[in-house]
Amino acid sequence: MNTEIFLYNSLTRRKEKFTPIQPDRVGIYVCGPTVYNHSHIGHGKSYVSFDVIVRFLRFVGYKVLYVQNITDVGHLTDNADEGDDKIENEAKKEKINPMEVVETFMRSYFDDMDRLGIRRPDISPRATGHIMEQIELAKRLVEKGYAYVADGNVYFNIAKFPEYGKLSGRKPEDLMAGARVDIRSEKKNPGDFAIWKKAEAGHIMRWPSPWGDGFPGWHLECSAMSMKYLGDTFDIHGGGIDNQFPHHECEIAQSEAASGKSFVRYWLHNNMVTSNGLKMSKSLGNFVTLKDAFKKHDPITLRFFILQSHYRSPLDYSDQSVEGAGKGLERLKNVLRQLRSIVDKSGTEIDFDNLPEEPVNLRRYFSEWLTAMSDDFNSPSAIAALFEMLKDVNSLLSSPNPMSKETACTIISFINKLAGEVLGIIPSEDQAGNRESIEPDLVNLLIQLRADARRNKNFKLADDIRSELQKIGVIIEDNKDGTAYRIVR
RNA sequence: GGCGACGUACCCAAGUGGCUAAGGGAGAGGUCUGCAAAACCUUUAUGCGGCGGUUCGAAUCCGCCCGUCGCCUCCA
Repeated sequence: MNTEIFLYNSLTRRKEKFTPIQPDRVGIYVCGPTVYNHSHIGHGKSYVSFDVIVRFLRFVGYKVLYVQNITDVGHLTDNADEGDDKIENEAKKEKINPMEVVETFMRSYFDDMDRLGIRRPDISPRATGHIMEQIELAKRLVEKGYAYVADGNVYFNIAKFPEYGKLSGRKPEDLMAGARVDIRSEKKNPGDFAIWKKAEAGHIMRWPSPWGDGFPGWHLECSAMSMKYLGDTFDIHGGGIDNQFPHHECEIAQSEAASGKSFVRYWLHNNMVTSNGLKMSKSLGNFVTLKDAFKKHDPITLRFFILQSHYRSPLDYSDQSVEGAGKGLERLKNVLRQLRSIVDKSGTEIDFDNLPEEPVNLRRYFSEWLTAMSDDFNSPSAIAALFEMLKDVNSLLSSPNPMSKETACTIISFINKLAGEVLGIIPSEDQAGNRESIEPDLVNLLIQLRADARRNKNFKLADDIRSELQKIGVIIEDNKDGTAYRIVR
């Protein structure tokens, strides 16, 4: 597909035309979770956003390699390279091995992401699986004079890297002027950050290194693993805006100092999920886990809710807002269901370069959708284009002229592709049907009985059947072609 | 204190110089219906936090003010 994509690059603070290093390939790295706890809605927003970005890049024809790490060591509880390792901390609390903590919450993470309809990254490298690469990187930085050893710790010397601060727009002097108090006197500059940490006695997660037993600093893994799988310079690096500083700034410093090359061409940062206007975060304790949210809301509805705002805008989470989104999404599902009742087969190929303008102007709506998505992945605007199309389709469906099977089929494919395959906001075909179940037959039997009752003007019985079915989540609707049902829950 | 972002209808939310300010939810009226539901039609911001300025023209650019948030310390 011939389309130009523009994206907002945090590094230049402007929208830029996207030009990958290789014409048809895109390498993208997104900072993954630290797996010491269940994921919350903020994680959901971040990974849904990047999932859609990757899906869209693939849709327009790029071969994408998507790498997203799992942090399972080195992430400390406190500021300025102090405090305990978060994983180890949790392990001690539960009296289990740190790797059990990792395994538990990594599975939990993938399970939540699967439910949100997020396609798994192509590579999910773990920090503990790349200790060698991290030590090699640290060694190179020491050899080149960018890092120094102090009491078994290795620190990056930010004074040796004049570009430190270029991503976040900060100067080391400003940082020092802040309230931050540095207690590590062994650092040459207060802003120096740990690449490798010495393991004190009693520290469980430890690996031998040229500087003694220790473990990698948090920032190091992303540099080591992204460059290993995507090369010294790659196209896109994504993550939460809260990681822009210091995490991503440190990644740039380490990577560029080591390789002597430019690290990342486009930096993408998603904004935060707030709750009552305040950032949802583990440390504030005001977060809603995805597992809890799923008890109230359908995961795909949550995904739709997330995509109804732009990835760079903050999103305030409330049950009321998600429910509103859910009703909107129902409209999309209703249309699909009606179309499917016209034809039972679907999934025909559709030529996006040659779309019909009649009876529904798919050419125009696709153009609007594509323009929105190409403009810094503007999913809310793209969704608006789809809803405008729905209005036309519904108009046609409620008009006396029936829609041809061919038209219905084309529209189904259109929706499946744009709303399903790219945005991921409608359940896939196999989830929607093909279920080995007697449930449809049973419901249809009840609908038949109710039809008989209605014919005999026994509306009491007919209404009872309808309301009892509703109680167990089956909604009955009488249309002019008969009675349809849908399942809500 | 430093850096950055945002403030659009009852709610959510696009739009960043120029036709009538997208879309969703909610509300109101109507059509259809045994009644519902769904759907359709009509409708709800001479207005985009406030005040100035630039311009033929601004929600959109500039300045000031008010308010909210993020980062500067772990967080997607």
